[in-house]
Amino acid sequence: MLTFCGQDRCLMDGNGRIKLGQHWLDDFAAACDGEIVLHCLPEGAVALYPEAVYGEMRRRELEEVERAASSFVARRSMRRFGALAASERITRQGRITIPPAFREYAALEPGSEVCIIGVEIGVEIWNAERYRTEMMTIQSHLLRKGEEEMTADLTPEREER
Amino acid sequence: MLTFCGQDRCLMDGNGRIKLGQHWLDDFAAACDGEIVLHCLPEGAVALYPEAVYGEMRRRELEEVERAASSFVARRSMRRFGALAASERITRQGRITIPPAFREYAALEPGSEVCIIGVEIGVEIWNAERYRTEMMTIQSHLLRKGEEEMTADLTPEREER
DNA sequence: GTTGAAAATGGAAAAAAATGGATTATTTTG
DNA sequence: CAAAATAATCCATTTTTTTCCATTTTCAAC
Repeated sequence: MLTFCGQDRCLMDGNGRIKLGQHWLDDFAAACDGEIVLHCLPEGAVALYPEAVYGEMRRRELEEVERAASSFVARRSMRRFGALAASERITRQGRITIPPAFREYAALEPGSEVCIIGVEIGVEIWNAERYRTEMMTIQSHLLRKGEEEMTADLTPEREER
Repeated sequence: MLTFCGQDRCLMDGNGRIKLGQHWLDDFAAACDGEIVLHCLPEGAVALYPEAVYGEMRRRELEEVERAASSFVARRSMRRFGALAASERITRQGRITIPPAFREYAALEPGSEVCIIGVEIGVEIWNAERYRTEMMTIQSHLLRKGEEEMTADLTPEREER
């Protein structure tokens, strides 16, 4: 059985809360007992990861920063991850509250329709319009890649110099 | 559970005091029992670190300075950290007072709105407008990185030389 | 040293916001 | 078409935030 796959649409209520569908709840219950991390992605959406998943991501990132470390870079990395991540718990009735700053970041208006997108390791909450654009970006990128693949198949392989 | 993560907005009162939200208070209580160090960052904000965290940062910085030591560099490092750091204690009702000189440094007007930003090892107090600019800097840097990643994905892999 | 003014501090009350639950409406399924 | 399940709205309660006030402390002048 696939976990964290599929997509939903639902309304964010007047207080910035989202009710997750039953299958998401099951996935989160299995993965982390409801302890999740909200994280704002550069793409302009809010990701919901099981705590352990986020911890692993963050660990890798930290290694990278240390390699490149100057104090400005290090502070900015911590600032971004600190400011744009938060622990939360799914409530007994399957709701999570998106903090006001995160709502603003991801253009999630209370009362508006949002997309809940499974991303295999968690879910993402998208502004509906932004999500449409994102999917078009992915699609056209793939098509372009396909074209290049076909071209490469025509061109005989040779040593690069 | 993540510590020192998330962000808040609140008003600095007429006497230059800030009320920290409950989750920050819990984090500080766990880390240092309320004994904190205020420190002005080059970015133009005031950081609040648990005493031990600041001590460790300072120790590392000093080692670095000594390795490169000329007396000018060493004196200036000590001058900067001496002048721009101060011990304080969170009051029983969860408030801290920002000293006037630090307020001026970070453009924190009494009566104005400030941002409280989690940075994983402590929090930072920002002038709201400055924070917006800082986050835009970080965001556009990341977006540029993303674009380059996507371009690289299109270009067929080849040996680097 | 004493008195007065100003500022800082601590606390409490009022206002606002967030939370949890329950009811109502809608959709889905048999 | 009916029943069940799901989703959305509403409301009461609790918590948090903000404002205000009283007390203490500090500094300065007499």
